Amino acid sequence: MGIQERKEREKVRRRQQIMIAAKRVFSSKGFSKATMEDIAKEAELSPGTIYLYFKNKDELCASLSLRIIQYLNIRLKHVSSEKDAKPEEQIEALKEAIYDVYEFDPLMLINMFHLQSSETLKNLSPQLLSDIKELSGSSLEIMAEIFEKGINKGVFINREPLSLANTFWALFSGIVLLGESKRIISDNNDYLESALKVAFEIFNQGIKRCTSSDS
Amino acid sequence: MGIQERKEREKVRRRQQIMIAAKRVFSSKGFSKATMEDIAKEAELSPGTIYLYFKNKDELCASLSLRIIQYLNIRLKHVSSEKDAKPEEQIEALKEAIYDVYEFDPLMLINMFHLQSSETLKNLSPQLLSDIKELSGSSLEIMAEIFEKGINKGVFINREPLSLANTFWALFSGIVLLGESKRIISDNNDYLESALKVAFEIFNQGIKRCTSSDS
Amino acid sequence: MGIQERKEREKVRRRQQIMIAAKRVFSSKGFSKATMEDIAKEAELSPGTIYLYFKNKDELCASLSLRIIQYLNIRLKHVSSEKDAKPEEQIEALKEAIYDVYEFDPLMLINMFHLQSSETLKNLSPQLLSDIKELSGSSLEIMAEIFEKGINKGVFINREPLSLANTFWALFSGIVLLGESKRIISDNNDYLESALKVAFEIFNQGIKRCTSSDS
Amino acid sequence: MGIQERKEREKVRRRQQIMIAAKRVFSSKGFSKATMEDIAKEAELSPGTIYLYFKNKDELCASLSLRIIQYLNIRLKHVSSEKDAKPEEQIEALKEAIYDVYEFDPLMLINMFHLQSSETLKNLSPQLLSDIKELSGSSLEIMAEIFEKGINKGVFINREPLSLANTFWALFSGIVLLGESKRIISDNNDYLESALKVAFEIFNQGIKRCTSSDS
DNA sequence: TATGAATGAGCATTCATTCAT
DNA sequence: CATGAATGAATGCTCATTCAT
Repeated sequence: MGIQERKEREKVRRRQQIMIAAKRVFSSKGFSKATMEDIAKEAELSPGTIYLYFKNKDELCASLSLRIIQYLNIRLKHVSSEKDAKPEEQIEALKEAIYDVYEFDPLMLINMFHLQSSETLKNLSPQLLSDIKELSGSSLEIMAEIFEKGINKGVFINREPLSLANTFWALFSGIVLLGESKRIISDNNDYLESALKVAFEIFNQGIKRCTSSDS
Repeated sequence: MGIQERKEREKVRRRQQIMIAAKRVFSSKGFSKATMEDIAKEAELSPGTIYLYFKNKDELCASLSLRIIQYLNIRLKHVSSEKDAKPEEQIEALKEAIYDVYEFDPLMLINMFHLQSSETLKNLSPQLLSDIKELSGSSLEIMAEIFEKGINKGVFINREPLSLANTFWALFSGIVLLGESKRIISDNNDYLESALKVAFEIFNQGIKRCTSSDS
Repeated sequence: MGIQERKEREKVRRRQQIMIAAKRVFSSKGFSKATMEDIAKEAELSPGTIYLYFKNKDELCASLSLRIIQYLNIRLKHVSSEKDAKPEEQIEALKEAIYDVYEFDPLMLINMFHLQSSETLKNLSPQLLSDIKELSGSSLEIMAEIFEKGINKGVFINREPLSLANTFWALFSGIVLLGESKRIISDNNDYLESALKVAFEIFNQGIKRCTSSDS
Repeated sequence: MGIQERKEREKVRRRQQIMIAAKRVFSSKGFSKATMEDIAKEAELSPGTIYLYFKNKDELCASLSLRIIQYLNIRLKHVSSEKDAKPEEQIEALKEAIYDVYEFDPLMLINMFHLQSSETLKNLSPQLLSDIKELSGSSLEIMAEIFEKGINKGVFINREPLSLANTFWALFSGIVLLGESKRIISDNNDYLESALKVAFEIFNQGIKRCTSSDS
């Protein structure tokens, strides 16, 4: 039993070792220019070994995405569980959580983007694919719950909570996306933080129930 | 001179013919799965001919991005030139313009994303690269001007106009990005339109100067 | 028209050039040890070029088989067309024809054997597969016709002609098969000719309608 | 000594266990598509263990061939030892013996065929190679003896006995070979039995000393 | 200019084999 | 003896790019 367990743990450690290496290589070379050999070298393993832990390159990439979404999900659940917090405070916590996720891996969105090609999706194991679907859905739902609370308390405008969650998430994604492109095209590295701040202020303002005179 | 000119025009026409074909192929297969032969066939040309008009595959892709930004720029300039319009009307026109751009090529953002890989950027000619930088900057500035007008007239909140423009653009990009992923992961095809509507409503609300009691 | 034709001819020539090279390489290394690069080198072409003319390695191999069967078919048709010949003479011609085929390519049977793996068959284009089926069937039928004539004239025993054809063909195949193995395992190189002679004598004797005692 | 012996016996058992598993896997997947891991799984062993009993994959395959030939040899010796039987009866017993061998493992000939590649042969241990040579030779000799008896008794035609044996064996091999290919190419599964029957009738007829007319 | 056949470097993936445990 | 994780060389195949015509 103890041996079984140790082996299982060792296996998980290896997967992580590979994923960390892959993250580094994808970050520096981009997904398509990164070769499995690059990743193997970075992980100080042989190419064959990677295939013991991941079905193929696409699945390795998707596993990275999944890991990010898992992390996001955990953070969101934590935010949602703080029942006593005021809606405004929860939104604030939400922002912080998402920002942490971004810092945990700025390539998150780029990786998630590689799921776009239906050819890529076909290569994924059904298990992995459904995990990704489920967790993505779950994350949005948790965000929606937070907004719902605010609506019920009369703090936020009366809108479909899921729509607010979508907008919130899209705004964040968009800022990060734009940040990436500014970083590369315009060599502008410190755009992100201030842009996020402004964006979220506008969002906050936009969902707040103005206590008088507004359409 | 006349001959020179005719030749030049012919050359431009060919470039467009190729770019249209490339757009179609990239749309249906994704950038990395699309081959130069696919594009050549779609353009009813031979692969070699494409290289007479584009240095390489990356440059062809970047040219597509450039084309989109050019189109966006033209539309934005047009909106900006309507000096008599009220700020709210101009924002509305802005939304329509951007939405048109999106409809002109939904893959725009995805294509622009392919500029992320620094390896890809190295392959671009300096000319093309600086064109892209300049036009992107110009587009944001035009949007900023529109917001500035609204601020000056006391209709919008008092914020750095470029920040508002960034947020506006990011929100739009994020919604489209999210839409792509929903379309693929969740088989949800009609998310986009309603999501955009809600998102822009929130944005509108967020930048509007509430006439009384709120921060 | 002339250009089209010349190109078509050039294409056929290339295919042959590759098939000849492949035959040589398969002969000396065996199918599975032979690499596409080996074949490319032998053909003085690059690996990529081979794939312009053959879908994959399996299809290249199968094309070799098809070529043999085509040659066999032509020879058999020729034998069958000699309407005036006596049955015994036709059998004799048959033997010669088959022997020529063998000399044309001793690996024939070995190649045909590679069609055994159903995985291999799945890789073949339907066209190629049906060609092989059809020609194989046709060859046996032609042989059957020849035997039928002999039966009708009362020279051969009264047996289902297709069975005689099968036996004739199997006997030949078996001898060649055995010859190959003797050549390799026993370093016995001159087995084949005499073995074929004896085998066919026995066959002849076996199908002849004995009218009286003979040695 | 007793322990030594037990160990030896255990070793032999293991070899057989592996060979049985290998036979199954080769049968269902073909030699080249079958992996050592497939075989290990089928044998409920680990890949490494197989290498304790067989030098490499080629040698494992060759051992299978050897095993078939051994089985054939035993059956042939048994037939040959029935000194009192008439030649015709012995031929009949011969046919049955060979047919049993075929049923014991239809892939026999296909396996034996894999010895064709000289590259494969180079990988075999000299011991194994000479075993195969010797047993093959011995089998043919035993068959030859049986035919010799028939010739001496004036029942069979006066021919080099080894040639008759070769022809007999080749006919059998050819029919099986043809059967395999029909099974695969033409989806014709019940060809074999009737084809063997006809073939052997013709052979019988062919080697019999005709004393007078018959059908 | 246009062609498209040819190229050949490049890569994902496999699998026989080894060896530390 | 047995294991099975790790290896890494080997290979089929792709496709951006070139160049003789």
